[in-house]
Amino acid sequence: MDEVRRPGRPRDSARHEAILEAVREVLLRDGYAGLTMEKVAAAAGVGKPTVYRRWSSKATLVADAVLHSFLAAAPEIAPAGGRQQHATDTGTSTGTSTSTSTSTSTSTSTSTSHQMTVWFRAYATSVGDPHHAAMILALIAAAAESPHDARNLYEHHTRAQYEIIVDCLRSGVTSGEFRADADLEAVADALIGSVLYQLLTRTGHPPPRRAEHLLDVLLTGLRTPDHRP
Amino acid sequence: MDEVRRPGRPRDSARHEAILEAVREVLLRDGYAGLTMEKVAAAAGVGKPTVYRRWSSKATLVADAVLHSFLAAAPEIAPAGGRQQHATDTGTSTGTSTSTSTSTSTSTSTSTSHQMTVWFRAYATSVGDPHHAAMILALIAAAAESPHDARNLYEHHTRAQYEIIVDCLRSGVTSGEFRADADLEAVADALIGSVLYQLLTRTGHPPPRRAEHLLDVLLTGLRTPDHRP
Amino acid sequence: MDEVRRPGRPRDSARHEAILEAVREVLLRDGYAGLTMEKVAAAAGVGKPTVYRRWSSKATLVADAVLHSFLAAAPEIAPAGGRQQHATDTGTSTGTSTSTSTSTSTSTSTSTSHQMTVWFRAYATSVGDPHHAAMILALIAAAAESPHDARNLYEHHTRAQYEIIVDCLRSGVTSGEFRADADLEAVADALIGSVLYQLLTRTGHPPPRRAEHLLDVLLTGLRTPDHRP
Amino acid sequence: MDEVRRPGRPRDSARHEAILEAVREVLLRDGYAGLTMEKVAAAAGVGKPTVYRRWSSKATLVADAVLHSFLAAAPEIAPAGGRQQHATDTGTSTGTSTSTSTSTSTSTSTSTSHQMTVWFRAYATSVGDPHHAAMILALIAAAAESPHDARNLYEHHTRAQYEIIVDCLRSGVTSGEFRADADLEAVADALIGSVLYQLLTRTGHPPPRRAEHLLDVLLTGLRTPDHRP
DNA sequence: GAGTAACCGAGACGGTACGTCATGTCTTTAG
DNA sequence: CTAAAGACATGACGTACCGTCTCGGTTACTC
Repeated sequence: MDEVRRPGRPRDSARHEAILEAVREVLLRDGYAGLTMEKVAAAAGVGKPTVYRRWSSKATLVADAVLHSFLAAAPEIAPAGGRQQHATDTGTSTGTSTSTSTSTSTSTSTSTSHQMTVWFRAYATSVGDPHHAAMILALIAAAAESPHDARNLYEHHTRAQYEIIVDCLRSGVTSGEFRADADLEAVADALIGSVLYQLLTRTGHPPPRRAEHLLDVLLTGLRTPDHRP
Repeated sequence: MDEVRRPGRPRDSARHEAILEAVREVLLRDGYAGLTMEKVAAAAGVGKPTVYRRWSSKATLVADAVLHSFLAAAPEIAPAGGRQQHATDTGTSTGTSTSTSTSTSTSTSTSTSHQMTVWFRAYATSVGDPHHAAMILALIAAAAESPHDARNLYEHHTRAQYEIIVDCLRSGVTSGEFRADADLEAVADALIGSVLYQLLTRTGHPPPRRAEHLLDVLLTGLRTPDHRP
Repeated sequence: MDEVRRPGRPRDSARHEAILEAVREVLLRDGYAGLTMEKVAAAAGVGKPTVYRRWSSKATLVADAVLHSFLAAAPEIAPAGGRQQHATDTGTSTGTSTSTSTSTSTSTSTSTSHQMTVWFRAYATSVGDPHHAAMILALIAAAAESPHDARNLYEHHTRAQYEIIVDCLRSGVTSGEFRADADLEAVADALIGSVLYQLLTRTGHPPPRRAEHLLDVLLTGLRTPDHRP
Repeated sequence: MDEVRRPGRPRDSARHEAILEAVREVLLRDGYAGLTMEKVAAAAGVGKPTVYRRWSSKATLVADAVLHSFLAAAPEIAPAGGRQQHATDTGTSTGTSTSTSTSTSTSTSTSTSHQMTVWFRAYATSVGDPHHAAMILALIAAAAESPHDARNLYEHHTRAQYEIIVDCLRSGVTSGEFRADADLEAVADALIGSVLYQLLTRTGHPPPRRAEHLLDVLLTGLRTPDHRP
């Protein structure tokens, strides 16, 4: 907020984006192992110190590049609604959620499952895209290679999205659609982890409709008895 | 099958194990990123060519080392029974499996859920061990870094264990405990993926009892209506 | 001529001399065969790339090191006079150069022979010194090992000295002391070649006074009849 | 002479020549620096230990290979006559060597210079041949690289030829053609050294007729006054 | 508008590790 | 005991990157 004005020539923000773009370019071509700071600098038309001045390690650089592009585009495929709506939804969804639902309540009674389905399908599809797959694999590699560096970044950058998912699930609980005692974060971990695991072990050959099938089991397990089919 | 005797001095199998042991030693000390072929060779008391003669890349070497130690020890924590029993179980589990399933009942009606619970708790605990965590992170790093190399190894080496889990689940279907239409592999992916995702993002600070909570939801989602509590 | 300033950090000229000095040090200790780029880099307190950045091969490096030290010091033992004087000598030496050449005479009649004698004795003595012998053997090894590399360097660096010798002989021709039809370069080759051949085949055990004896025959063969004793 | 019959399988003498031939083949293709024991063994269709069993170092192996081929063929270009004749010549050549020469004496009075000329021209020509040049360069490289190894070999293998030349010159002294006080070995060194020096510095571009020109000066310098033109 | 301070590109620097090759020894099977 | 084959420990090869530094030069704030 205070943003101290330091003396001297300010950093050129155009370089910033050029470097991140170069990272994504190299990542697609050579993968995480094949990415070097020198290649990135060269591809960005920038000197090495300019890169190091802004990112102290390959892991943080890659994390930034991936999260600012892929995940910055990903919110669009976050569960419809998310945080903001959840507040308003709270009041409307009564415990019973039977037939006496208003025009909006009918939608909410099923909408959480539906929202999750829509979101997860989009998420899984997105991860299936080779470009995105390369980005996520890079992120995984960065995290796995240097757990210390990556812990911060991972949590720091992905927390927002993660919480959107959990909030979405929570709105299902509030509406009575889901069991109140369910561990929603466990479900979120399973959803994301499942996709990442498939990415690691079956890149390029994802089993069809696996995402829907998993959701089917999970949502059934989450639902309160009177919401089950 | 008859193992043709090739000319020349045969490879010293003692080196093989020495190298794999050295990999695990270095992995624990320095992590995947800090592991170099030179360190491994030195730690194993072996020349670099002896390493390269057997493993062409860091990824395959690490994968072998991890899978031959951790996962060779892991089968002990596979779901009790597994393949063999699944055949015998088939006959015993009648569709009825009435309501009289007490806590001590050895009946099949709860055994699959129970087996899964026992296994998954052991699995999650095992992954929580720092030694094992380091090994698995290395495996993930290897797979993420060079998808091509790792795909073969991953699938090749982990398929057996993976199928044991799926078989266990399938015996639950056969016994009528689980829904026949469930995608068991999706469930297996979610279980394993969930643990790996937590390992990546929360190493050292695993949320307590998350594993049980996930299983709770999944098993509930899997059960046939008359098996639900 | 104006030395274009190239971009980037300029090369540190101190490293240059440090490396050449290291080469000479290693050469004395281990000989040409025992000299490795790694030893040189280590002895110079320098990274290997810094060596390779300046010299692409062991042969060129050794040639530079030897020629910039030994031969840079050697001009002092070039035939007294050399190029510059040769022009002035021309006028002084009259064709007659009568019989009155005593031992102390500064006359031109004996000066060329004398100059050659003084130079060649010094040259042979210099080559007899173990330090110099090691340097020259290294130069020979470099030249013999990679004829292509060495041709350039050899010709490039030794041409100056070689021509001083030939010029000295030529002044003897001009003064009438030597036959006009003699192949002076053949004589220079024989003088140098003779010493090198002895170095190769009798290192450490040079036959005494061989240099004088050779010169005796060669100068006699060069002299015009009325200059012969 | 005694040739103790040792137990076990005797060495296959065919390998010996195969290895030497392989050395020459590799030497022509890759030069001395590019010759390795492994290449030689492979080219000879032989195991490395078989090579090491017979030659303990690259230098000795190369020396043997070169001297047993090139120099074994070279004696044919030794000065006609050589040792044997020198004994018979002794008696015939009287000190005066004036006009009172017999039918054979006229021939001997000039034949030494002639013999030397014929030999040296052949020698220089032979060294000009690329195959021979490569061999001799290899020999020089071996000698320069490891003076210790090479001293023995050089002296050991080339002494015979060297003495033939000196003997030839000595017969010129005996016949009165050459000065009695000349250092014949100095002359031999100059002849051989001159050729080697040119080989080192001007491979492929030998100055024409340099050999004759050198001999001209040397023989003139060697001749007794009444033999001079 | 002159300082000044941080930026920029380029690239040299001391290092570390790479993956390959050659060394000379040793071990195996075969003759 | 020799032979071919080839594994072995060792160590140098020449290259690629690392992360830091030093250049000449630029750009923007501050006096």
